[in-house]
Amino acid sequence: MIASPDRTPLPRAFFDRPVLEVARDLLGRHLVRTTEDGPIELRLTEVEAYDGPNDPGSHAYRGRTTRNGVMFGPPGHVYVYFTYGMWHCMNLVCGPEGRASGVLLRAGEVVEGVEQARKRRISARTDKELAKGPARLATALGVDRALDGADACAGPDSPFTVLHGTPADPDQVRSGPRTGVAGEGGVHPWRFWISDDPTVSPYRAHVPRRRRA
DNA sequence: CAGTCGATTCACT
DNA sequence: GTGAATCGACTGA
Repeated sequence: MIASPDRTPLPRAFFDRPVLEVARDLLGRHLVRTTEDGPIELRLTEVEAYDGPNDPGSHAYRGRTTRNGVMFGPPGHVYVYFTYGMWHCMNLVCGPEGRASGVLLRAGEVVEGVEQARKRRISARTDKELAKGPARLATALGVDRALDGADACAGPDSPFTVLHGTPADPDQVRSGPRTGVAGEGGVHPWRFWISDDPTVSPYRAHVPRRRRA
């Protein structure tokens, strides 16, 4: 018998811990995206940790910029970036404040609001693909730069809330190199996922792009 | 101020 | 498996 997920919101203290600890702990939690058309809820199945200025793979590696400013702020807020000219991805900022660490949300299972997610993810063949990959996840949730800095620990008025959910069994948590991260930053096994979960995205090594004519 | 490239996805072969 | 799409941020001059 499977216990139903705990719908208690996670407090800011949850995020005010070292990023590797938070990343593992986020697996199996539920992210709720509240919109005017109703909520979309995701069970998180895959994440990656980025450890601020000490981490060559992190956007914060070279210090604070206009894009990554939110990462340097308090934990529990959402950092959204735009990439490849067409996609958005989202992170949850971790502690301690000022360290600029964060967890990239890479994949999840849509457990509520499938209809709404489908409208934004036309190309998804199955429901498992709705949030299978970081840009797909953000698209399914209707996330863009307008939501950069949103507080995920601000109560029901916030566009985001993270619920206690059903934390993944530690024996089922796997780790490996981060997807698509170039150079030295790629070596850390800071990608975490739930073993055998069908919503986890495939691993791809970083591929430098060839020059255009 | 021009050049380079990305924490990716999709269509096609 | 390969290549195109597409643009803002960052880099270095």
